[in-house]
Amino acid sequence: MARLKEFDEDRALDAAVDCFWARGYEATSVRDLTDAMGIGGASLYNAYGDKRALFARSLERYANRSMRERIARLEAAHRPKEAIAAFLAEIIERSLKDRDRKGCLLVNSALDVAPHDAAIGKVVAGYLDEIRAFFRRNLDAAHVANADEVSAHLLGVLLGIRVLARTGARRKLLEGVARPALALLETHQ
Amino acid sequence: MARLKEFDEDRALDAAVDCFWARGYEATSVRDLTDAMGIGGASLYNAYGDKRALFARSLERYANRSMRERIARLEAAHRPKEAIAAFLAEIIERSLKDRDRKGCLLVNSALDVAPHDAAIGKVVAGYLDEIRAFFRRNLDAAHVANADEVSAHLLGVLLGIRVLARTGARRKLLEGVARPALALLETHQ
DNA sequence: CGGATTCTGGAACGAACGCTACAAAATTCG
DNA sequence: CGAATTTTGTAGCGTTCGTTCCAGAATCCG
Repeated sequence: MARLKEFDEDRALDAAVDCFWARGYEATSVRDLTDAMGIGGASLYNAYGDKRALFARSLERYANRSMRERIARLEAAHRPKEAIAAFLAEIIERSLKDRDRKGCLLVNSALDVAPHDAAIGKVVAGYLDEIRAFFRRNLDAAHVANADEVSAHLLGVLLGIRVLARTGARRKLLEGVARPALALLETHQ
Repeated sequence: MARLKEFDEDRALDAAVDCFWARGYEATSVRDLTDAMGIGGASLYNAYGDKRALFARSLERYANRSMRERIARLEAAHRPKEAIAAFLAEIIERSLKDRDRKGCLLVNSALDVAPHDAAIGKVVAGYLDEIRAFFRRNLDAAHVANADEVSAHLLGVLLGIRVLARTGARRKLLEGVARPALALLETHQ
């Protein structure tokens, strides 16, 4: 063996997530990252490869800690229809509380880097499809009609809320976006 | 008077729009712009100010030529409900034909630059609200119930479609997002 | 302890960034 | 034709970019 790392890789990765989340991929410099992560440039390249690889790791960590955690938590605590409603409500609350309008790293990446990087684009599309699958699963369980289309619709509504939130939309607008979608949950087979 | 410009300002502006549209604000360099516009750097700074001012002009031109043109054209050619349906259908068709996934400059800017630039953020929010007003106007004319919320909902759905299109979504998904929203047009007062 | 291996800070790389300075070229007016 | 004014190409400004190199520090195995 040899010398041990002096920093916690996961903790540093969390700092990298915050950087990419707040500023986007292009606008985040390697120096921004090393400063926030509290490590030197050599350590960053030694531990993660390069900026792009670090971004891919950050994306994965964000998906695990934000999206998948939320899905698991809501699905465990609520019945199907309530889980969907709670998901949208939680996103709206977080968006309104989000003073610096970071939005969602997945959505930001979908517009920022996905179109210019096929590999990362596929990863992002896969994460978004996990959200759609969550909707689909719970729509089926609640015997909602047209679950296939409605799950796509709910994903679209979610993404729309995220975009509007980044332009500083108010609560009334965001809830207006969501409410007609929630009404669909009452259309049973 | 003095020496005349050797280039067409509007034509050059169209080239700038294409650059920002395809690559985003940060990822577009001044050299990318001068190359695409066919002018030297001095001419660019002389005619438009700086990169940010050129972006603001590009945004305005895009809004006039893409969004407002579409709204005026569809509103002139269709009855209210058909105008809304045609708007969504046209966005889906364009998104599917858009091989390099440029999406919509307004939506891209809403995530890319709006959160980091308050002035441009307000401009983008204003353009998005013009789209919502188009929905609202036509919902009212068609006596659709809950026009206020439904107009917000349609805007959200539109933005969601734009985001999904940038990750390479297929026709079935995009139409699935739109269809439940279109069904709302049949809920009369 | 000594050799092997890995991690770290600091300096520096070439390239690209947004932008400006400057002088030559082009135009209008007297 | 000049004087005045604006546009143009070129060159270069200082800064920052992502990345690499390297010597030294730290750790494990024998």
